[in-house]
Amino acid sequence: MHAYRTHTCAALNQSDVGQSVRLSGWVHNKRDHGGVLFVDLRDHYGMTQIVADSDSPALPVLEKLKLESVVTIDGDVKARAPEVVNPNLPTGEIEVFAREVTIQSRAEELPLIVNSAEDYPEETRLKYRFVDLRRERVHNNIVLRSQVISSLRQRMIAQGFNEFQTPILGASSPEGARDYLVPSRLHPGRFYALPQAPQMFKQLLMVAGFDRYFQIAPCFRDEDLRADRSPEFYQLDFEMSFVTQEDVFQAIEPVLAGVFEEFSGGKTVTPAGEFPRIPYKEAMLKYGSDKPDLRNPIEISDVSHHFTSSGFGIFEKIVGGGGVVRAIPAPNTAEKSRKFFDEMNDWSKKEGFAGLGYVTRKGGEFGGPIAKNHGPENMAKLYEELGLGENDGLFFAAGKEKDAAKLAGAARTRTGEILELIEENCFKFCWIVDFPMFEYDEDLKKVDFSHNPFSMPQGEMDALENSDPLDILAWQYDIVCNGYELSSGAIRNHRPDIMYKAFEIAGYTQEDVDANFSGMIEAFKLGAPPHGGSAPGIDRIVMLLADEPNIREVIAFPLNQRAQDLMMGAPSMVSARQLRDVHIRLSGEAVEAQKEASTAEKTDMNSNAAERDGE
RNA sequence: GCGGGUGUAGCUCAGUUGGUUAGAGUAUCGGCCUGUCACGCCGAGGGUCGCGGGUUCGAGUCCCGUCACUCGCGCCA
Repeated sequence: MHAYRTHTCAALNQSDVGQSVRLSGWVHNKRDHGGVLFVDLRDHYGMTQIVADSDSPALPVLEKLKLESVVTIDGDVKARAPEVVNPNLPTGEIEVFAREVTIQSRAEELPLIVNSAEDYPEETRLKYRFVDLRRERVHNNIVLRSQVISSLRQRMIAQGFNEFQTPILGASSPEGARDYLVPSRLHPGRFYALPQAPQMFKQLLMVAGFDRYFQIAPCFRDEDLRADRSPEFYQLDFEMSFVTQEDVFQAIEPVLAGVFEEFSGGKTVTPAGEFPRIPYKEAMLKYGSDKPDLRNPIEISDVSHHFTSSGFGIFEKIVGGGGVVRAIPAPNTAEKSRKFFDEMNDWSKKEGFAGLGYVTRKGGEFGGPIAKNHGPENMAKLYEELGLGENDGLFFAAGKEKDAAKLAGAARTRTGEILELIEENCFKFCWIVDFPMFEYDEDLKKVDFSHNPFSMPQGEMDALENSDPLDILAWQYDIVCNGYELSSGAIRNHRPDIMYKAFEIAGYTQEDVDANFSGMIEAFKLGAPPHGGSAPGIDRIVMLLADEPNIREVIAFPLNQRAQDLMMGAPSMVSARQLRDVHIRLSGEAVEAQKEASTAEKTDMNSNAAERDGE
């Protein structure tokens, strides 16, 4: 007989009755009736009820054992009487009568309870993540993640993509996010940077002639966190040679749609080949965002032209000064109180916006200060143009175009949520395309790249030479699903002459480009195929499929919101010797911070030890 | 860096207008219990009310500061 088990805890059923078996697992729960004891024995696969009565030598042992201890049970499979069958358990028709028990590992008192759905503070969960990961929901999330990654791999390989690894210790490059740096021991004063993405390497793989590359690529960005943003994350990074934007779309849509259909649990998914393509400019107008949630039916309209002359002076002034007015419908809000509209305005101010105007409409009757000043006839005209009904309210976001669009977008989301208009049980994909190549940087008072400097401008050299830079679009595209940016990609600029020209427009000389991107420029001078790709974020994909609001719920060992590993204690202090090795001397400020942290930690550890010792 | 929320027993939470010894559930420990599956019943231990100031006869409660966690803004091509 195997040392630990003949079956897993999900394996036994009616057909095994009468067998002698050996099971191993965690003591998930106990129900002690004095003369008879029930133990739910749990492993990765499932749960089996163990029974011991006064005839069994296992009874006194199991009685004393704390939950989450690990045991091996020798026993006999018995059919449960019909009235005590548990229909909620796959093994619910049987139970194992324990003849013997071996304690493999004795658990002490637990910081969190595995057999409960109760929510624990994230701090506790992360500190004891190995316990937290035993809990059903997170355990399932991590398994789902594994399955999603496996499916993505298979789908990419089936399409002729080859998986390659790229370096983790790379060179820092000036643009983009803040790098995580690794000091070099062999080269005093020099640093490696962890990849923000294997961008350059995948392009170089195309130059090297590999044609179709992908990788489940770890990426690192030293920026502040969000619910959907971790400093280390994974992308399905891919790149293809001799392709147009259309080819990239056709390659990745079936992969994403396929994976979502496979794991969505019955939710509908935008079919491959039918992802809507929304130009950036249209997205900013209609949704006030470059990552619109298409489950929300509300669409924003520009109504500036209605207010060029209006009794409502504020809007007239804004439009006269080059600003815009955007309208966000609030359908069927005739029954909503004034409080609803006022609270939206309060909310917008709290969010740091200028404020949200509104018009109410009840049975065709307009209400609110804007309607009063603008006049009912003018309002009716506006409503007709927007196709709004007799009981639809309307919010207004006014100001500089960028600010108004952003406010309108936030208001659209909030209105959709409050009015419960967000369609459930679906994944709605879209492409955002035609991103502008350049934008005017108000702070630096100059034209700069608006996205990725290595994207090919639409119209290529001709556009760069003959168009207003701010009108030039890029072959740059995002995939968005339910309001989350899943992926960013581009057809790359593989032509050194066009590259130099693009950088020139953004105010960089040829020397600047050579100094910072020499590797890639050199490569492009030695025979480079046209190429492009993208990189869907795996954590976000799993987060959506697991229906979790937070990326940490689908990462086995996530960093917390301040980028710390509460379990292992990263980032940690290192010895003076280690610092010497890598030629690093700490600033006075850093030493001071260390001292403070050190004192705090010692106190903390002492108190923990005292608790354990029962003081 | 800025703003919001939270912080009371190991854990989840309650705690009235500022007023006696800060409560409940759960976990832990002890006792009882032969069909439970969130088993049940009886009992016990367990508190720096995040921390530091202040106001007050009196602060978990009010004020100021600070820390931690979290959500958002900035940031993230």
